Amino acid sequence: MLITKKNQYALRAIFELAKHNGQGPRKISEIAKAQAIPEKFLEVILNQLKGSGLVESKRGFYGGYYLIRSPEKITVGDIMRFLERDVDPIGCVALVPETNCPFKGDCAFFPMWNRIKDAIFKVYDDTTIQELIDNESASVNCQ
Amino acid sequence: MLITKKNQYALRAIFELAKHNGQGPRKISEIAKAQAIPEKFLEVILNQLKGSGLVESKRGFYGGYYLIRSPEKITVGDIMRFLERDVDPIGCVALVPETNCPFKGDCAFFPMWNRIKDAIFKVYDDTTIQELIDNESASVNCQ
DNA sequence: AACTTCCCGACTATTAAAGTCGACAAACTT
DNA sequence: AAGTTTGTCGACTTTAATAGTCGGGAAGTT
Repeated sequence: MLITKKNQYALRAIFELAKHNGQGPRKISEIAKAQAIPEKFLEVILNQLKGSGLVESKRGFYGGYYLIRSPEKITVGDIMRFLERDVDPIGCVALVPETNCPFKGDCAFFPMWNRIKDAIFKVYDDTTIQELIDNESASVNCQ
Repeated sequence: MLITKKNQYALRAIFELAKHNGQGPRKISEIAKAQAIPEKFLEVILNQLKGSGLVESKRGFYGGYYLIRSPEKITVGDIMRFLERDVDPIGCVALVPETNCPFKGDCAFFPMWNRIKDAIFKVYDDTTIQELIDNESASVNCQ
């Protein structure tokens, strides 16, 4: 029961871009350092995120990644929904990875998994990247 | 982003016991067959569940497992919380498995993960095993 | 005593996630 | 134009957790 590191990294990467929004492209290496993400892995992730319509990139000396939508208009839900494409198509609800469920059409748990999914996405959809920035060090925290 | 099979099996096992509550012990092999769970694996799971105070077992010919709390008083939350002991102690919120998080005390995402966790457990705690039984074939379902 | 069922520790298998490598392509600098 | 910087891309390796198995033993039942 978890959020994958990849998804966490993706969120953090966009968060980092948002913090420096409007200051021109930000290099993978900078993002990686700032957000404690393995650089080569981040490369893969950011590249994938280009498909989401949230970020764009530029090569060369002054190259890097930048947002193409403003942080107030990007929700965590936008990002998670995009990433889930990898995981989703299979399971009942995308939360429960059941390839060929033996209970098709008569699963007592299905409605609950759906409610869980909805509850999660309600939070995701209600959280913008800008909010995360605004509340950053106003938070009580990990351990 | 998922619910482990083990947890799903645990839920189904208790669900199955609940369906036959009051009819004496139910054998591992019966539960396994009814709920499409690998028998040997189920052995491990049920044995572990004895620690939860929800089930008890009996050996010998008329042996098997049975509930020691009535299905209306068992919530999905009770079960999930118990199982999570394996996973939890480490991560920030038990949802996010971060052993030694580089953002301790200053994690912009922490409050959101907490809200997610709360949202999930609100559903879990609000769902009793008896309800699952009652709504069983009243449900629209998987694929 | 014979049989059935749970018990339990150790073991193996499988899979997804996590992370890496190296050659290449675009953009800028001088 | 040459050289440097940075993103691109596909294939690959590693890791760790989950999933599942085995076989002998212990407790009941008849």
